Amino acid sequence: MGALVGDPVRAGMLAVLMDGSERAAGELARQAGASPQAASAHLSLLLDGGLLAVSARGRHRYYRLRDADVAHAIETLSFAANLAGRKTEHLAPALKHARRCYDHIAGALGVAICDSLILKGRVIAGSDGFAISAAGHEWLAKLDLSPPHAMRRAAVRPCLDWTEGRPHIAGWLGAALCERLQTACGLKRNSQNRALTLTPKGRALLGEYFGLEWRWREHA
Amino acid sequence: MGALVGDPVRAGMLAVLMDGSERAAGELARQAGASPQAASAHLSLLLDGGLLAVSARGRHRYYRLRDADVAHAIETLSFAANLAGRKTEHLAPALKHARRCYDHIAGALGVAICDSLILKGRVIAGSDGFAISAAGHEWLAKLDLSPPHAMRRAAVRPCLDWTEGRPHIAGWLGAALCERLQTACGLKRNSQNRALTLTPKGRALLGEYFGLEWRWREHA
DNA sequence: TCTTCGTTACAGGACATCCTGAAACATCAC
DNA sequence: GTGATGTTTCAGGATGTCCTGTAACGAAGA
Repeated sequence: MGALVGDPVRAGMLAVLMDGSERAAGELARQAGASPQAASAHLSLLLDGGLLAVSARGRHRYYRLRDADVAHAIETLSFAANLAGRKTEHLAPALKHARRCYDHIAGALGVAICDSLILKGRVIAGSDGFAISAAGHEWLAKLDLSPPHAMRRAAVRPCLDWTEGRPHIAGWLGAALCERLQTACGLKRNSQNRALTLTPKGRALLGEYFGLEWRWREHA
Repeated sequence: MGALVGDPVRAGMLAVLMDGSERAAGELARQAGASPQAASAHLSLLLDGGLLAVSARGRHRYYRLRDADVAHAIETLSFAANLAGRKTEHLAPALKHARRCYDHIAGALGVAICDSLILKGRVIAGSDGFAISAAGHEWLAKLDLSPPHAMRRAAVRPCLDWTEGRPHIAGWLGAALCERLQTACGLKRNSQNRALTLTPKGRALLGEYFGLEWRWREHA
């Protein structure tokens, strides 16, 4: 298993897919800098390893992370590798600022949102994970974001942010917030990498939703 | 880096050293099931990789994890691999019950102690980690366990338990509690693996210190 | 239908990894 | 000093991984 993610080509593919998108085999090959044949072999390994899922449409085969659990595992793994290994200095600042982690927001922005939700008592941080408080449910209802009654995944879950070293919001809530900010044109996805760009409108929404005065600068 | 821990022999060595002990090269070779020459090569790699430290005494060379940070990274890594990979069914129940994680207590017991400390307000669980509360410092003083004034490592830190999937207590406090329970003969170390055995006296101390009625059974 | 494109499958060779055997070095016991 | 033990180093060979051809398969487009 460690060997699966240890290969640089496969690691690159997984990094690209960590935004929750699905990509064709050829595109993954280009992004990871490998030939189509080599990429196909790597993708087969990842598929057998249970990390990816695939769906064929037309003459393309689109690969994606199998589910949110796999994404969570990879994010945690990155954090652990980060602890023992190198620094994140070389990383694009945009990625450290805000990025997609499967289907929710990660990076400094994701952690800030998480902090706000806990500070305002909308999410309770227990030792066994997170939970949505009564006040939180009220707040969600006002935003027309009440969780569905039957839900397979956890309503809210902490996900260890590997650039910040602190949790951000995952689970249903994380996905819902991320989707809301995107449909409201507050966040724009970068099609090349996992980065998310905050629009002026998004800045206003952060204040409205979370009471955040968002000013980000990279601390050296 | 992923390749370092991916090799089964090296993984075995690291697993043995995760109890914070230091072991001679030959002993590690036996435990990992490798020849002395092969083991020496693996240990060199781990040393170069910054995961191990070594100290020569006599004709032995004793290897140990470099520091608590490395141990923390490996514990988190195990958790991540666990998330994506196989189950822990095959594990010795004693290890799931209580074990050393570098210098503090992990496993079901470690998580239970962590829960108790938070429930009683002695440790505050924030989104940015743990902290010792005023009440906690009072409680520690009564136990004659006040933290030293100048301390390099964090006073208390959550460490993701890879068998329980929830945090246990690490940092200075984790080490102090673990040492206290051992010197009071409440916990006995197994010299073969990382397991910790709870003595009757230890059971009493759990009640005295943490208000825990400790009865453990493996839940299938 | 025929061609083109995306993808996969199967050979081959290059390369790295891992182990074993022999040997050197250091320390301890006698 | 001599021998035994623990550890490392070096050379060799086996094994496995990874990549590049070449070729096959399927779907889309002319």
